[in-house]
Amino acid sequence: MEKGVETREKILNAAMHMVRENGLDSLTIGETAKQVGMSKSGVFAHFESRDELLLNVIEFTAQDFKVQVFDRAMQHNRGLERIHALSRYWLRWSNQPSGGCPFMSGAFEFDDRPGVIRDALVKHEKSVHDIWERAAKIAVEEKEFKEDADCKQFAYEVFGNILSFHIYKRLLNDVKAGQLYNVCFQNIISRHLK
Amino acid sequence: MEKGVETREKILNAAMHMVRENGLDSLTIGETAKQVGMSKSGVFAHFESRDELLLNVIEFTAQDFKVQVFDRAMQHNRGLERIHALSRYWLRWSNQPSGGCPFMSGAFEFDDRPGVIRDALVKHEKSVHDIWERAAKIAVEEKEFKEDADCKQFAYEVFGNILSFHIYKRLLNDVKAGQLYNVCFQNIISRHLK
DNA sequence: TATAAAATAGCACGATCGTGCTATATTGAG
DNA sequence: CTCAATATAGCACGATCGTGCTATTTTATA
Repeated sequence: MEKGVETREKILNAAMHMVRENGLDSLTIGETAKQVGMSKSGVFAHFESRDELLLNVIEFTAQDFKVQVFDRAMQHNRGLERIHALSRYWLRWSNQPSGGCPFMSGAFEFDDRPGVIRDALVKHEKSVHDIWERAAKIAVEEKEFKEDADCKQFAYEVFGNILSFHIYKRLLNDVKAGQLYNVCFQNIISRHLK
Repeated sequence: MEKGVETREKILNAAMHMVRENGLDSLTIGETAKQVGMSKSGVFAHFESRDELLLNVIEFTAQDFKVQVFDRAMQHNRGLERIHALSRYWLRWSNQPSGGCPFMSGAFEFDDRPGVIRDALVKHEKSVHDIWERAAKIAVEEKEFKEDADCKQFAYEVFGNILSFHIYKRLLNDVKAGQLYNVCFQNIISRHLK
């Protein structure tokens, strides 16, 4: 019962990388097996269906996001400093050379397709929104943001900034993508400052 | 040679609707054939490959965008009025109940996958960016925007706003999505006003 | 209306998909 | 070391994929 969890981890890790490159939809049991060097049924035995595999990959990726982005940001001081940390870590995580953010592509792929995959994506996108909304609320408490700052609006706009950055950076290869992101980010923050 | 273009149109129209619902990647010759009630090879004969079909669907959709969004906005007065028209028409087009915007999902699906499909998407995303940048420049000429307004930054931020709106509206079903969009849009514009 | 041209269908191919079932190989507990 | 439990492989299944090739049907022209 130890070897099991180890290869399971190996499978999920490989699947995560594949999903980051080609999107959730393109994940295949056969191709995953090939990547980790096992048989199709060997991989299948760990997950009772393709959907279950996909769900586990999503969970696995979300955990990676938590460790790489959220947990690290939490080690920074409350308020503005943490907000900037979140921005840095998030940008780095969702823009790794090995592949983009599967939640972004997934969100657009599955927005019209009801089912367990969509539900899982909704859950995680909501949690990302909440992270930013809470970070803003803390900035209000710390009296760095205005008392009447609209924290939901803040989260919404930060989210849009990340999405736009992704398009300009990864699709359009715009060399100014980083600059566009920073200016936008600063604009959003400025509007909420005390 | 007349029947040909007619069914060709019928095929592309059906394919566009399918692509809007399930994303570019999920488009299949067989399923397309089923939708229009012909044989697989009947559909195939019109396009020499699946990629060619996909390319034509993209072009067809882009043309629809041009008619429904760009051309209509161009009938409005130069400057701010046209910018607001663009926003309205674009929002409506990319948020039809029948399905979302294939360029958005496609952009995230194909950002890491070199090839003709990606190239086509880059071309159209660039043209969308240009539409907004030019609209902003016109607003500068009309002396509604500041002389030193950063029109590229304007386009970048408007783009992010649309993307974020899509997630909040279509995926999260957030009832405040429209309001979040409007506030953000107004914020962006305000910063560029004279 | 006859006939060449164009459009569509039918069928076959190898590949891959998800998913069962059965057998073998590997592991960990006594 | 033994042996039950677990993990993995092998194989088969129907379905669907993209793509050829060959008929047949439909269209437009002379």
